[in-house]
Amino acid sequence: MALSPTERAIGLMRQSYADQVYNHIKAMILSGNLRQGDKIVEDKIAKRFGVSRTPIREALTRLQLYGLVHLQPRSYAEVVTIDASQARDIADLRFHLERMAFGLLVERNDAATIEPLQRAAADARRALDGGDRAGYFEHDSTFHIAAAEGSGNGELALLYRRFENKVQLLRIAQEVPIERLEIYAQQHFDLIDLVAAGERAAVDELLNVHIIHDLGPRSAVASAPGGYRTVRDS
Amino acid sequence: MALSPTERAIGLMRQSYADQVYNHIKAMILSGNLRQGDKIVEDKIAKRFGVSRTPIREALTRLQLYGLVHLQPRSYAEVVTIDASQARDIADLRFHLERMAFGLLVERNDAATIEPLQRAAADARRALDGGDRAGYFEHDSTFHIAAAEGSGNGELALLYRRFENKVQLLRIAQEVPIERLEIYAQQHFDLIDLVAAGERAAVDELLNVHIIHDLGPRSAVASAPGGYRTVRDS
DNA sequence: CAATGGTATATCGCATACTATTTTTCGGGC
DNA sequence: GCCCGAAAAATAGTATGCGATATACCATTG
Repeated sequence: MALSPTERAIGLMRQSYADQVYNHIKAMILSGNLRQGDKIVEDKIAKRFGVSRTPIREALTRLQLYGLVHLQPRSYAEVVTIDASQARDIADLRFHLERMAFGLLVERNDAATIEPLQRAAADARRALDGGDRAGYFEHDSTFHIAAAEGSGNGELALLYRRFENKVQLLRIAQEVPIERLEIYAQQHFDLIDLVAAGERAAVDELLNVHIIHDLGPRSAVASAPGGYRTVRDS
Repeated sequence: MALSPTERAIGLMRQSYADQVYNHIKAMILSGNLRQGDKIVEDKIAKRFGVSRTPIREALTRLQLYGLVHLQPRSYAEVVTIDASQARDIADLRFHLERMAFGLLVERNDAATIEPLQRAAADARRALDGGDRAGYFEHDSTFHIAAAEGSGNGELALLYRRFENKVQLLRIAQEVPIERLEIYAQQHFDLIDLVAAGERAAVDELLNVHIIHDLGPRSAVASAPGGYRTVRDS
């Protein structure tokens, strides 16, 4: 964790300790290395990283505000636990945020904007083919964040990037079977096609399927029987 | 700021210093006491409140994550400044979040859930009649937060409560003329009526008018000429 | 054996002090 | 008068220590 003399000399300390610790703990949580409900003790982490508790506390504060850890006053912190009801709420909220993002993408109708989505979708597919589950989740996340960023609404992008942490935590915890991930990977490409084709209603419909899936839909859009429409169908 | 010996003895320290400082600075910003771009120096605030920098830093970290202050590494912090483009983005995002909230309210169709909105709308009208501009903004905020909370989606409520800080900052900064506030105050009641009547499309339309107003609409819903429909019209 | 209370331990909240970086100030050269 | 650089001041980042509180453990009692 500590910087080498060379790094110090050149001035490579871009990130504060607090930043580095934040990123590290977040990665531990989002990789499943730290599980829901796991105890987090400031002093232990401080010793592990070789820094004092001060930057640790700042990192934990941020993680709390991003909804990844629960800070109990005067007691220890825990990785948040998300129950089934919250999971539905998160999926529902996510659907509405993404519908906004993809709606703006359709309006923009700009190939360059969609390019990052293309790349993420391809990366996700590759990871899945290679049996790299964690890698798939990473690129899945990237895909949807790219949509929010491509929307052109900076506030939406900001909000979504934060919110997405919780989504990623859920992805890890839910242990979705690999066959379902295959479906999701394909849906990413279908989404891109529908956006490019300007099929706004179909995009909404597919997004709903993609996001709400089997959580017990609360906000299903009206959908035709027999699955969602793809560009090929139209 | 410091607790009295009695409070200490009885153990009444509910809020940490960081909490208290957070609330106080937030109130200063949202009341216009601290303006956009104003410099915030940890040491000055610490001395002003009679506490050390440690809880101040924690409060500022939270304010940053809520989008109210901008923390420049190794330099001082500032109250965020929101330009016209960001303002449009915020309004647009807000519209989509509120559309989700009000949509769920319509689905629930529960009088008890709407009651807090009634109260907030009435309070806002009263404040306006009394010439209490700040009070109006406060109740306006309460109205929309009540909608998010009444949606039944806890995650939406959480997200919206945080996001709303920025909205409130905008309300203060924009110096909307009083006649326009009169219109907004009335629209709150109209929204409630439309929700109670289950007029979902009309709710969307009015929400768009209410939120996007004259910022230059990016996400206008299709609307009939001659203003929005109210319950009375139908 | 369960419930209660008390003590010990774990852990956090905050204050203080020090260090590193950035910003400002100010004097000299052009 | 203006630009540049160096010294000075301002400011945030981090370490450490103490005190306060919550948690866990154990004994005592009904």
